Amino acid sequence: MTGSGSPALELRAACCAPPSGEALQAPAAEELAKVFRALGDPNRVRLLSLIAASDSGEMCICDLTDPVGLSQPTVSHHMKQLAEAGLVSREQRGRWAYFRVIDGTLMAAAKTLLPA
Amino acid sequence: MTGSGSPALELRAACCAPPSGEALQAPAAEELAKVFRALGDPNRVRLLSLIAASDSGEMCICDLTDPVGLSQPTVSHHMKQLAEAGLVSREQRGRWAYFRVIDGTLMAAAKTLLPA
DNA sequence: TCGACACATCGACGTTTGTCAATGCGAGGA
DNA sequence: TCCTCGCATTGACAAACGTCGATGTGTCGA
Repeated sequence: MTGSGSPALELRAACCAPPSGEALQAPAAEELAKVFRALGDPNRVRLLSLIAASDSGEMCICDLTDPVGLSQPTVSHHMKQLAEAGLVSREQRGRWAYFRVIDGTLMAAAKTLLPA
Repeated sequence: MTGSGSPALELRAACCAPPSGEALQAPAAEELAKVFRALGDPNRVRLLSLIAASDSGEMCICDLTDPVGLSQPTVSHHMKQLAEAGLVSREQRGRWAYFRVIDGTLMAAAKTLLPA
C-alpha cells in the first residue's frame, strides 16, 4: 500500500461552517482529535521537530532513530501515525524513506478548534 | 485540592531557544505533548469547542454533559484533563464549576512546535 | 436542620497505545 | 546472482486511557 487511502483530512469542511460561534460536530471533532492525538506522544513531537529543524527539511528513518533513542520499528510506527494524521509526507527514494513536514496541517487544526 | 499544583505550562522556556532551527529537547517535547494529548480525544475537542462557542464564554459541567452524551463523572474527568493541560480555567461559583477557554495555550504550543 | 443539588473521587472494566524482537520485503551493490 | 541494507509488518506484552456506577463532599434552599 502506498498510503493513498487516507483522505488527507477534511479540515476545510469544518473550518467553513461556524459564522460566529457554532460548536464543532462529532465528525469534525474526530478529525481534529486525530491530528492532535498524533502529537500526543513526546517522541512524535520530537520526531516532527527534528524534521522541521533539519537543513534539507527532510529526514529518513535511519537519521531519526538515534536522536530519539528508539528502535527502528518503533520510529517507523510513529512516522506512520504522523503521516496518517497529515502532519508529514512520505517519499520513497531508493531504499530510503524521506519524511517532510506538511506545514499547514497543525495550524489549520488549531485555528479550526479555536479561531481566536 | 484546588488544582494549584500544575505549573501552568512552561512554553516560554521552549519558545525562546531555537534561533534558526534547533529541534526540541525532551522536556519541552513532553510539555507540548501534554497539551496535544489533552486534545487527542474527540469528546474533549467537542467540550472545548462548546465552551468557546458559548455566548458567555463559560460553561458548567451540567451544561456540557448533554451535548456530548457522556456521564457526569466522565465529563468531569475530561475537564480535569483540559484544565491540567492549561487549555481551560476552572472557577467555582456556588455549587457550579465554570470553565473558560484559555486562548493562548493551543496557539503557543502549535507555534512552538512548528513556527512556520 | 434537613434534603436536594452540582461536582469530584474511587474502583473496576474493556480498549487502546507504546514498545521491542523477530521476520518479511524491496532496492542496490558486489 | 547473491548478499547487504533500509524500512514495514507482525506478534506479544505492559502501561495508559476512556467510560461508567457508586460514593463522598460541599453548597444552597425549604
